[in-house]
Amino acid sequence: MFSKVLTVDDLGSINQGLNTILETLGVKEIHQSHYCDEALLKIKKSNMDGDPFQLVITDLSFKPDHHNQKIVSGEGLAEAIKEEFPDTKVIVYSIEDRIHPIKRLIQQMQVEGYVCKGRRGLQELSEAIKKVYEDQIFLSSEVSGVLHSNNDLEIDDFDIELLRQLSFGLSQNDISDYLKKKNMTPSSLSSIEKRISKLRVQFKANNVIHLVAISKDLGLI
Amino acid sequence: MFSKVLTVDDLGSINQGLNTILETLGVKEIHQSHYCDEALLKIKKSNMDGDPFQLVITDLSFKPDHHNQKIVSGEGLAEAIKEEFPDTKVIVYSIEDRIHPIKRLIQQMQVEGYVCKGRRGLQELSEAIKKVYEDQIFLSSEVSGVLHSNNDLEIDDFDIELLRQLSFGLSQNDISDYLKKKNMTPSSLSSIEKRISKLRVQFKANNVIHLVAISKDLGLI
DNA sequence: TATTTCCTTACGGTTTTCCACAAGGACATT
DNA sequence: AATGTCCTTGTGGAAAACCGTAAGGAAATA
Repeated sequence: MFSKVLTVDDLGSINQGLNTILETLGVKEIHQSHYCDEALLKIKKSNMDGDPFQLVITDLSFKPDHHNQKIVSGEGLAEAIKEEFPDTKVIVYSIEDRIHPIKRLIQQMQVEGYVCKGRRGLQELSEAIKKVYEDQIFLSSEVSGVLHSNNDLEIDDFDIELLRQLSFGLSQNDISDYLKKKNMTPSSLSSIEKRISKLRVQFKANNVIHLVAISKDLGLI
Repeated sequence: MFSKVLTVDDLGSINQGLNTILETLGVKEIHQSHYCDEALLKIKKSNMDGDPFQLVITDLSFKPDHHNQKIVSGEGLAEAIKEEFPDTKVIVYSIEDRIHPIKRLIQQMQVEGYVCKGRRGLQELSEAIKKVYEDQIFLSSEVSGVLHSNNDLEIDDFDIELLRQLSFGLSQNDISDYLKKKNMTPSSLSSIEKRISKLRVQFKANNVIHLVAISKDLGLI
Protein backbone atom coordinates (compact mmCIF):
# COMPACT_ATOMS: atom_id res chain seq x y z
CA MET A 1 0.00 0.00 0.00
CA PHE A 2 0.98 3.62 -0.43
CA SER A 3 2.97 4.77 2.55
CA LYS A 4 2.82 8.57 2.09
CA VAL A 5 -0.36 10.32 1.03
CA LEU A 6 -1.45 13.94 0.81
CA THR A 7 -5.09 14.98 1.02
CA VAL A 8 -6.23 18.40 -0.16
CA ASP A 9 -9.57 20.05 0.58
CA ASP A 10 -10.89 23.31 1.92
CA LEU A 11 -12.87 21.90 4.81
CA GLY A 12 -10.90 23.82 7.40
CA SER A 13 -10.94 20.81 9.68
CA ILE A 14 -9.49 17.36 9.46
CA ASN A 15 -11.54 15.12 7.26
CA GLN A 16 -12.00 12.31 9.72
CA GLY A 17 -13.77 9.91 7.39
CA LEU A 18 -11.04 10.18 4.80
CA ASN A 19 -8.31 9.75 7.39
CA THR A 20 -9.97 6.66 8.78
CA ILE A 21 -10.10 5.10 5.31
CA LEU A 22 -6.43 5.77 4.76
CA GLU A 23 -5.46 4.40 8.17
CA THR A 24 -7.57 1.30 7.61
CA LEU A 25 -5.76 0.72 4.33
CA GLY A 26 -2.45 0.88 6.16
CA VAL A 27 -1.16 4.26 5.01
CA LYS A 28 1.59 5.32 7.39
CA GLU A 29 2.02 9.01 6.68
CA ILE A 30 -1.10 11.08 6.08
CA HIS A 31 -0.60 14.78 5.36
CA GLN A 32 -3.16 17.49 4.72
CA SER A 33 -3.42 20.77 2.88
CA HIS A 34 -6.28 23.23 2.76
CA TYR A 35 -4.91 25.21 -0.20
CA CYS A 36 -3.78 24.08 -3.63
CA ASP A 37 -0.66 26.25 -3.60
CA GLU A 38 0.38 24.90 -0.23
CA ALA A 39 -0.26 21.37 -1.45
CA LEU A 40 1.99 21.86 -4.47
CA LEU A 41 4.72 23.27 -2.25
CA LYS A 42 4.52 20.27 0.04
CA ILE A 43 4.77 17.96 -2.94
CA LYS A 44 7.80 19.83 -4.29
CA LYS A 45 9.49 19.72 -0.92
CA SER A 46 8.80 16.00 -0.47
CA ASN A 47 10.40 15.38 -3.85
CA MET A 48 13.44 17.48 -3.01
CA ASP A 49 13.80 15.59 0.23
CA GLY A 50 13.80 12.32 -1.69
CA ASP A 51 10.67 11.12 0.08
CA PRO A 52 7.88 12.06 -2.31
CA PHE A 53 4.15 11.66 -1.83
CA GLN A 54 3.01 8.59 -3.71
CA LEU A 55 -0.61 9.63 -3.87
CA VAL A 56 -2.51 12.91 -3.72
CA ILE A 57 -6.24 12.96 -3.05
CA THR A 58 -7.76 16.32 -3.89
CA ASP A 59 -11.13 18.02 -4.00
CA LEU A 60 -12.06 20.08 -7.08
CA SER A 61 -13.63 23.28 -5.77
CA PHE A 62 -11.84 25.52 -3.32
CA LYS A 63 -13.54 28.65 -2.08
CA PRO A 64 -11.56 31.84 -2.61
CA ASP A 65 -10.12 33.48 0.41
CA HIS A 66 -8.36 36.59 1.58
CA HIS A 67 -5.15 34.76 0.65
CA ASN A 68 -4.59 35.06 -3.06
CA GLN A 69 -3.70 31.72 -4.56
CA LYS A 70 -2.07 30.93 -7.88
CA ILE A 71 -3.90 27.65 -8.22
CA VAL A 72 -7.55 27.98 -7.34
CA SER A 73 -9.02 24.59 -8.21
CA GLY A 74 -8.31 20.91 -7.96
CA GLU A 75 -8.12 20.78 -11.72
CA GLY A 76 -5.27 23.27 -11.70
CA LEU A 77 -3.56 21.36 -8.94
CA ALA A 78 -3.86 18.08 -10.81
CA GLU A 79 -2.44 19.72 -13.93
CA ALA A 80 0.52 21.17 -12.03
CA ILE A 81 1.27 17.90 -10.30
CA LYS A 82 1.12 15.86 -13.49
CA GLU A 83 3.29 18.40 -15.29
CA GLU A 84 6.05 18.44 -12.72
CA PHE A 85 5.74 15.02 -11.10
CA PRO A 86 4.03 12.69 -13.55
CA ASP A 87 4.75 9.67 -11.37
CA THR A 88 2.70 11.00 -8.49
CA LYS A 89 -0.70 9.35 -8.52
CA VAL A 90 -3.71 11.64 -8.26
CA ILE A 91 -7.24 10.80 -7.23
CA VAL A 92 -9.86 13.52 -7.43
CA TYR A 93 -12.62 13.31 -4.83
CA SER A 94 -15.38 15.82 -5.39
CA ILE A 95 -19.09 16.47 -5.54
CA GLU A 96 -18.86 17.16 -9.28
CA ASP A 97 -20.86 14.68 -11.33
CA ARG A 98 -21.02 16.35 -14.73
CA ILE A 99 -19.48 14.29 -17.47
CA HIS A 100 -17.27 16.76 -19.25
CA PRO A 101 -15.10 18.12 -16.41
CA ILE A 102 -14.47 14.55 -15.28
CA LYS A 103 -13.58 13.41 -18.76
CA ARG A 104 -11.15 16.31 -18.93
CA LEU A 105 -9.50 15.24 -15.71
CA ILE A 106 -9.02 11.67 -16.90
CA GLN A 107 -8.06 12.35 -20.49
CA GLN A 108 -6.23 15.67 -20.38
CA MET A 109 -4.85 15.76 -16.86
CA GLN A 110 -4.27 12.01 -16.74
CA VAL A 111 -5.42 11.58 -13.16
CA GLU A 112 -5.64 8.01 -11.97
CA GLY A 113 -9.03 8.13 -10.33
CA TYR A 114 -12.23 10.07 -9.91
CA VAL A 115 -14.60 9.50 -7.00
CA CYS A 116 -17.93 11.30 -6.52
CA LYS A 117 -18.58 12.54 -3.04
CA GLY A 118 -21.91 11.22 -1.91
CA ARG A 119 -23.53 8.24 -0.30
CA ARG A 120 -21.00 5.66 -1.41
CA GLY A 121 -18.16 8.16 -1.69
CA LEU A 122 -15.90 6.85 1.02
CA GLN A 123 -16.40 3.21 0.10
CA GLU A 124 -15.59 4.02 -3.49
CA LEU A 125 -12.62 6.05 -2.46
CA SER A 126 -11.26 3.06 -0.62
CA GLU A 127 -11.69 0.92 -3.73
CA ALA A 128 -10.13 3.65 -5.82
CA ILE A 129 -7.01 3.78 -3.69
CA LYS A 130 -6.58 0.04 -3.94
CA LYS A 131 -7.09 0.06 -7.71
CA VAL A 132 -4.69 2.93 -8.22
CA TYR A 133 -2.12 1.18 -6.08
CA GLU A 134 -2.38 -1.66 -8.59
CA ASP A 135 -1.74 0.81 -11.44
CA GLN A 136 -5.34 0.83 -12.59
CA ILE A 137 -7.72 3.70 -13.26
CA PHE A 138 -10.77 4.04 -11.03
CA LEU A 139 -14.04 5.81 -11.80
CA SER A 140 -17.07 6.16 -9.55
CA SER A 141 -20.02 4.06 -10.60
CA GLU A 142 -21.99 7.28 -11.03
CA VAL A 143 -19.70 8.42 -13.80
CA SER A 144 -18.34 5.16 -15.14
CA GLY A 145 -19.94 5.84 -18.51
CA VAL A 146 -17.72 8.84 -19.03
CA LEU A 147 -15.02 7.19 -21.09
CA HIS A 148 -17.31 5.22 -23.35
CA SER A 149 -19.81 7.94 -24.13
CA ASN A 150 -18.05 9.38 -27.17
CA ASN A 151 -20.85 11.91 -27.38
CA ASP A 152 -18.51 14.85 -27.18
CA LEU A 153 -15.29 13.31 -28.42
CA GLU A 154 -15.34 15.40 -31.56
CA ILE A 155 -15.81 18.64 -29.67
CA ASP A 156 -12.59 20.58 -29.91
CA ASP A 157 -11.20 23.71 -28.30
CA PHE A 158 -12.64 25.87 -31.06
CA ASP A 159 -16.13 24.64 -30.21
CA ILE A 160 -15.60 25.35 -26.53
CA GLU A 161 -14.33 28.84 -27.28
CA LEU A 162 -17.29 29.41 -29.57
CA LEU A 163 -19.75 28.35 -26.88
CA ARG A 164 -17.98 30.51 -24.32
CA GLN A 165 -18.13 33.62 -26.54
CA LEU A 166 -21.78 32.96 -27.26
CA SER A 167 -22.51 32.66 -23.55
CA PHE A 168 -20.80 36.04 -23.07
CA GLY A 169 -23.41 37.61 -25.32
CA LEU A 170 -21.42 38.09 -28.52
CA SER A 171 -23.37 37.83 -31.73
CA GLN A 172 -22.17 35.47 -34.42
CA ASN A 173 -21.00 38.54 -36.34
CA ASP A 174 -19.06 39.78 -33.30
CA ILE A 175 -17.37 36.42 -32.99
CA SER A 176 -16.45 36.46 -36.66
CA ASP A 177 -14.88 39.91 -36.32
CA TYR A 178 -13.07 38.83 -33.17
CA LEU A 179 -11.57 35.81 -34.87
CA LYS A 180 -10.57 37.81 -37.95
CA LYS A 181 -8.84 40.34 -35.75
CA LYS A 182 -6.86 37.55 -34.15
CA ASN A 183 -6.12 35.97 -37.55
CA MET A 184 -7.66 32.76 -36.40
CA THR A 185 -9.29 30.39 -38.82
CA PRO A 186 -12.07 29.63 -39.49
CA SER A 187 -13.49 33.07 -38.94
CA SER A 188 -16.20 33.61 -41.50
CA LEU A 189 -19.76 34.06 -40.40
CA SER A 190 -20.68 31.10 -42.53
CA SER A 191 -18.20 28.82 -40.82
CA ILE A 192 -19.39 29.93 -37.42
CA GLU A 193 -22.95 29.20 -38.42
CA LYS A 194 -21.86 25.76 -39.59
CA ARG A 195 -20.08 24.95 -36.34
CA ILE A 196 -22.98 26.07 -34.24
CA SER A 197 -25.34 24.08 -36.40
CA LYS A 198 -23.17 20.98 -35.94
CA LEU A 199 -23.14 21.46 -32.18
CA ARG A 200 -26.90 21.96 -32.15
CA VAL A 201 -27.40 18.67 -33.93
CA GLN A 202 -25.01 16.88 -31.61
CA PHE A 203 -26.76 18.13 -28.50
CA LYS A 204 -30.25 18.10 -29.96
CA ALA A 205 -30.65 21.81 -29.22
CA ASN A 206 -33.45 23.83 -30.79
CA ASN A 207 -31.49 27.06 -30.92
CA VAL A 208 -28.34 28.66 -29.55
CA ILE A 209 -30.00 29.55 -26.25
CA HIS A 210 -30.80 25.90 -25.73
CA LEU A 211 -27.31 24.94 -26.85
CA VAL A 212 -25.62 27.23 -24.35
CA ALA A 213 -27.94 26.06 -21.57
CA ILE A 214 -27.07 22.43 -22.31
CA SER A 215 -23.37 23.23 -22.49
CA LYS A 216 -23.54 24.85 -19.09
CA ASP A 217 -25.42 21.90 -17.62
CA LEU A 218 -22.76 19.54 -18.93
CA GLY A 219 -19.97 21.67 -17.53
CA LEU A 220 -18.62 22.22 -21.03
CA ILE A 221 -18.39 25.93 -20.28
CA MET B 1 -28.83 25.32 24.05
CA PHE B 2 -30.84 23.06 21.75
CA SER B 3 -31.12 19.63 23.25
CA LYS B 4 -32.33 17.62 20.23
CA VAL B 5 -30.87 18.19 16.78
CA LEU B 6 -31.14 16.36 13.45
CA THR B 7 -28.43 16.58 10.81
CA VAL B 8 -29.13 15.60 7.20
CA ASP B 9 -26.56 14.97 4.50
CA ASP B 10 -25.68 12.29 1.97
CA LEU B 11 -22.15 11.62 3.11
CA GLY B 12 -22.85 8.00 3.88
CA SER B 13 -20.73 8.24 7.00
CA ILE B 14 -21.03 10.15 10.22
CA ASN B 15 -19.99 13.74 9.79
CA GLN B 16 -17.48 13.83 12.61
CA GLY B 17 -16.70 17.53 12.42
CA LEU B 18 -20.33 18.49 12.63
CA ASN B 19 -20.96 16.11 15.51
CA THR B 20 -18.05 17.51 17.44
CA ILE B 21 -19.38 21.04 17.05
CA LEU B 22 -22.78 20.00 18.32
CA GLU B 23 -21.30 18.12 21.26
CA THR B 24 -19.09 21.06 22.15
CA LEU B 25 -22.14 23.31 22.18
CA GLY B 26 -23.80 20.96 24.64
CA VAL B 27 -26.37 19.31 22.39
CA LYS B 28 -27.55 16.15 24.12
CA GLU B 29 -29.31 14.24 21.38
CA ILE B 30 -27.76 14.25 17.91
CA HIS B 31 -29.56 12.31 15.21
CA GLN B 32 -28.64 11.79 11.59
CA SER B 33 -30.37 11.13 8.30
CA HIS B 34 -28.87 10.48 4.91
CA TYR B 35 -32.10 10.99 2.98
CA CYS B 36 -34.56 13.87 2.99
CA ASP B 37 -37.61 11.62 3.12
CA GLU B 38 -36.21 9.75 6.07
CA ALA B 39 -35.39 13.02 7.79
CA LEU B 40 -38.95 14.28 7.39
CA LEU B 41 -40.28 11.00 8.78
CA LYS B 42 -38.05 11.29 11.82
CA ILE B 43 -39.23 14.84 12.37
CA LYS B 44 -42.87 13.80 12.10
CA LYS B 45 -42.33 10.95 14.51
CA SER B 46 -40.52 13.14 17.02
CA ASN B 47 -43.45 15.54 16.94
CA MET B 48 -45.99 12.78 17.40
CA ASP B 49 -43.97 11.50 20.34
CA GLY B 50 -44.11 14.95 21.92
CA ASP B 51 -40.34 15.29 21.82
CA PRO B 52 -39.69 17.24 18.61
CA PHE B 53 -36.38 18.15 17.07
CA GLN B 54 -35.63 21.77 17.89
CA LEU B 55 -33.13 22.25 15.08
CA VAL B 56 -32.47 20.61 11.73
CA ILE B 57 -29.18 21.13 9.94
CA THR B 58 -29.36 20.03 6.32
CA ASP B 59 -27.25 20.00 3.19
CA LEU B 60 -28.77 21.19 -0.09
CA SER B 61 -27.70 18.66 -2.72
CA PHE B 62 -28.39 14.98 -2.36
CA LYS B 63 -27.26 12.58 -5.02
CA PRO B 64 -30.00 10.43 -6.49
CA ASP B 65 -29.95 6.81 -5.63
CA HIS B 66 -31.60 3.50 -6.43
CA HIS B 67 -34.12 4.43 -3.74
CA ASN B 68 -36.67 6.79 -5.20
CA GLN B 69 -37.25 9.74 -2.93
CA LYS B 70 -40.14 12.17 -2.84
CA ILE B 71 -37.95 15.01 -1.59
CA VAL B 72 -34.67 15.16 -3.46
CA SER B 73 -33.03 18.33 -2.17
CA GLY B 74 -32.45 20.26 1.01
CA GLU B 75 -34.59 23.02 -0.39
CA GLY B 76 -37.53 20.66 -0.64
CA LEU B 77 -36.84 19.38 2.84
CA ALA B 78 -36.73 22.88 4.28
CA GLU B 79 -39.99 23.70 2.57
CA ALA B 80 -41.70 20.59 3.91
CA ILE B 81 -40.45 21.18 7.44
CA LYS B 82 -41.50 24.82 7.49
CA GLU B 83 -44.89 23.93 6.07
CA GLU B 84 -45.67 21.28 8.62
CA PHE B 85 -43.62 22.35 11.63
CA PRO B 86 -42.95 26.06 11.35
CA ASP B 87 -41.48 26.17 14.86
CA THR B 88 -38.66 23.82 13.96
CA LYS B 89 -35.52 25.83 13.29
CA VAL B 90 -33.65 25.03 10.11
CA ILE B 91 -30.05 25.80 9.23
CA VAL B 92 -28.85 24.96 5.72
CA TYR B 93 -25.19 23.96 5.45
CA SER B 94 -24.03 23.56 1.88
CA ILE B 95 -21.35 24.28 -0.68
CA GLU B 96 -23.76 26.52 -2.62
CA ASP B 97 -22.60 30.13 -2.78
CA ARG B 98 -24.81 31.60 -5.50
CA ILE B 99 -26.96 34.40 -4.31
CA HIS B 100 -30.37 33.52 -5.59
CA PRO B 101 -30.89 30.02 -4.22
CA ILE B 102 -29.79 31.27 -0.82
CA LYS B 103 -32.08 34.28 -0.96
CA ARG B 104 -34.89 31.90 -1.80
CA LEU B 105 -34.14 29.79 1.24
CA ILE B 106 -34.17 32.76 3.57
CA GLN B 107 -37.08 34.67 2.09
CA GLN B 108 -39.39 31.97 0.73
CA MET B 109 -38.57 29.01 2.92
CA GLN B 110 -37.92 31.10 5.99
CA VAL B 111 -34.95 29.10 7.15
CA GLU B 112 -33.13 30.55 10.14
CA GLY B 113 -29.58 30.22 8.88
CA TYR B 114 -27.36 29.59 5.91
CA VAL B 115 -23.76 28.49 6.22
CA CYS B 116 -21.38 27.94 3.31
CA LYS B 117 -19.30 24.81 3.52
CA GLY B 118 -15.69 25.77 3.13
CA ARG B 119 -12.69 26.88 5.09
CA ARG B 120 -14.57 28.61 7.88
CA GLY B 121 -17.65 26.46 7.49
CA LEU B 122 -17.61 24.68 10.80
CA GLN B 123 -16.71 27.78 12.80
CA GLU B 124 -19.52 29.66 11.14
CA LEU B 125 -21.89 26.80 11.72
CA SER B 126 -21.11 26.97 15.41
CA GLU B 127 -21.88 30.70 15.43
CA ALA B 128 -25.02 30.06 13.43
CA ILE B 129 -26.35 27.55 15.92
CA LYS B 130 -25.78 29.97 18.78
CA LYS B 131 -27.44 32.85 16.90
CA VAL B 132 -30.41 30.75 15.89
CA TYR B 133 -30.79 29.57 19.47
CA GLU B 134 -31.15 33.25 20.33
CA ASP B 135 -33.89 33.60 17.71
CA GLN B 136 -31.70 35.43 15.24
CA ILE B 137 -30.98 34.78 11.57
CA PHE B 138 -27.44 33.79 10.60
CA LEU B 139 -25.78 34.14 7.21
CA SER B 140 -22.25 33.13 6.23
CA SER B 141 -19.92 36.04 5.72
CA GLU B 142 -19.49 34.87 2.12
CA VAL B 143 -23.14 35.54 1.38
CA SER B 144 -24.02 38.19 3.92
CA GLY B 145 -24.80 40.64 1.13
CA VAL B 146 -27.66 38.49 -0.04
CA LEU B 147 -30.47 40.28 1.76
CA HIS B 148 -29.35 43.80 0.94
CA SER B 149 -28.64 43.30 -2.76
CA ASN B 150 -32.08 44.10 -4.08
CA ASN B 151 -30.78 43.39 -7.55
CA ASP B 152 -33.33 40.72 -8.25
CA LEU B 153 -36.07 41.62 -5.82
CA GLU B 154 -38.42 42.50 -8.62
CA ILE B 155 -37.93 39.20 -10.41
CA ASP B 156 -41.09 37.18 -10.03
CA ASP B 157 -42.13 33.63 -10.75
CA PHE B 158 -43.23 34.57 -14.24
CA ASP B 159 -39.73 35.78 -15.04
CA ILE B 160 -38.23 32.57 -13.71
CA GLU B 161 -40.64 30.48 -15.74
CA LEU B 162 -39.85 32.55 -18.80
CA LEU B 163 -36.12 32.04 -18.35
CA ARG B 164 -36.63 28.33 -17.82
CA GLN B 165 -38.68 27.93 -20.98
CA LEU B 166 -36.10 29.90 -22.94
CA SER B 167 -33.33 27.68 -21.61
CA PHE B 168 -35.33 24.67 -22.80
CA GLY B 169 -35.10 25.95 -26.35
CA LEU B 170 -38.60 27.35 -26.86
CA SER B 171 -38.87 30.35 -29.14
CA GLN B 172 -40.65 33.42 -27.90
CA ASN B 173 -43.53 32.46 -30.15
CA ASP B 174 -43.63 28.96 -28.67
CA ILE B 175 -43.79 30.43 -25.20
CA SER B 176 -46.61 32.74 -26.21
CA ASP B 177 -48.62 29.81 -27.59
CA TYR B 178 -47.88 27.76 -24.50
CA LEU B 179 -49.15 30.49 -22.19
CA LYS B 180 -52.23 31.09 -24.30
CA LYS B 181 -53.07 27.40 -24.19
CA LYS B 182 -52.85 27.50 -20.40
CA ASN B 183 -54.91 30.69 -20.26
CA MET B 184 -52.14 32.41 -18.41
CA THR B 185 -51.56 36.13 -18.68
CA PRO B 186 -49.62 37.90 -20.04
CA SER B 187 -49.21 35.67 -23.05
CA SER B 188 -48.76 37.93 -26.05
CA LEU B 189 -45.52 37.86 -27.96
CA SER B 190 -45.15 41.56 -27.29
CA SER B 191 -45.42 41.11 -23.54
CA ILE B 192 -42.90 38.33 -23.61
CA GLU B 193 -40.52 40.54 -25.57
CA LYS B 194 -41.03 43.27 -23.01
CA ARG B 195 -40.32 41.02 -20.06
CA ILE B 196 -37.22 39.63 -21.66
CA SER B 197 -36.07 43.11 -22.51
CA LYS B 198 -36.56 44.20 -18.89
CA LEU B 199 -34.56 41.23 -17.65
CA ARG B 200 -31.82 41.93 -20.14
CA VAL B 201 -31.51 45.48 -18.86
CA GLN B 202 -31.47 44.33 -15.26
CA PHE B 203 -28.72 41.83 -15.86
CA LYS B 204 -26.89 43.88 -18.47
CA ALA B 205 -27.23 41.07 -20.99
CA ASN B 206 -26.58 41.67 -24.68
CA ASN B 207 -29.09 39.09 -25.87
CA VAL B 208 -31.17 36.19 -24.61
CA ILE B 209 -28.26 33.77 -24.85
CA HIS B 210 -26.29 36.01 -22.52
CA LEU B 211 -29.32 36.40 -20.29
CA VAL B 212 -29.84 32.67 -19.90
CA ALA B 213 -26.13 32.13 -19.26
CA ILE B 214 -26.16 34.76 -16.51
CA SER B 215 -29.33 33.31 -15.02
CA LYS B 216 -27.72 29.92 -14.84
CA ASP B 217 -24.60 31.32 -13.23
CA LEU B 218 -26.71 33.01 -10.58
CA GLY B 219 -28.68 29.86 -9.92
CA LEU B 220 -31.86 31.60 -10.99
CA ILE B 221 -32.69 28.59 -13.15
C1' DT C 1 -66.47 61.24 -12.89
C1' DA C 2 -62.09 62.47 -14.68
C1' DT C 3 -57.17 61.64 -14.62
C1' DT C 4 -53.16 59.19 -14.00
C1' DT C 5 -50.55 55.12 -13.98
C1' DC C 6 -49.42 50.63 -15.13
C1' DC C 7 -49.86 46.60 -17.77
C1' DT C 8 -51.11 44.11 -21.89
C1' DT C 9 -51.37 43.90 -26.68
C1' DA C 10 -50.49 45.16 -31.50
C1' DC C 11 -47.70 46.77 -35.36
C1' DG C 12 -43.70 48.02 -38.37
C1' DG C 13 -38.97 48.09 -39.42
C1' DT C 14 -34.27 46.62 -38.58
C1' DT C 15 -30.97 43.20 -37.23
C1' DT C 16 -29.70 38.59 -36.34
C1' DT C 17 -30.27 33.83 -36.72
C1' DC C 18 -31.39 29.87 -39.35
C1' DC C 19 -30.90 26.97 -43.41
C1' DA C 20 -30.01 25.25 -48.02
C1' DC C 21 -27.14 25.59 -51.81
C1' DA C 22 -22.94 26.55 -54.23
C1' DA C 23 -18.13 27.96 -55.24
C1' DG C 24 -13.24 27.75 -54.15
C1' DG C 25 -9.02 25.86 -51.98
C1' DA C 26 -6.11 22.35 -49.49
C1' DC C 27 -4.92 17.71 -49.31
C1' DA C 28 -4.72 12.79 -50.20
C1' DT C 29 -5.48 9.05 -53.46
C1' DT C 30 -5.39 7.12 -57.93
C1' DA D 1 -2.78 15.25 -63.95
C1' DA D 2 -7.32 13.90 -62.52
C1' DT D 3 -10.50 12.77 -58.89
C1' DG D 4 -12.62 12.83 -54.55
C1' DT D 5 -13.06 14.51 -49.86
C1' DC D 6 -13.05 17.87 -46.43
C1' DC D 7 -13.08 22.42 -44.86
C1' DT D 8 -13.84 27.34 -45.51
C1' DT D 9 -16.36 30.96 -47.45
C1' DG D 10 -20.20 33.28 -49.83
C1' DT D 11 -25.17 34.13 -50.99
C1' DG D 12 -30.09 34.58 -50.64
C1' DG D 13 -34.37 33.92 -48.49
C1' DA D 14 -37.32 32.65 -44.50
C1' DA D 15 -37.81 32.87 -39.60
C1' DA D 16 -36.94 34.80 -35.24
C1' DA D 17 -35.25 38.30 -32.32
C1' DC D 18 -34.82 43.14 -31.41
C1' DC D 19 -36.66 47.84 -30.62
C1' DG D 20 -39.55 51.85 -30.68
C1' DT D 21 -44.15 53.47 -30.81
C1' DA D 22 -48.92 53.42 -29.91
C1' DA D 23 -53.64 51.87 -28.70
C1' DG D 24 -56.68 49.72 -25.28
C1' DG D 25 -58.05 48.36 -20.60
C1' DA D 26 -57.89 47.88 -15.55
C1' DA D 27 -56.94 49.76 -11.19
C1' DA D 28 -55.70 53.52 -8.31
C1' DT D 29 -55.99 58.44 -7.36
C1' DA D 30 -57.88 62.94 -7.35
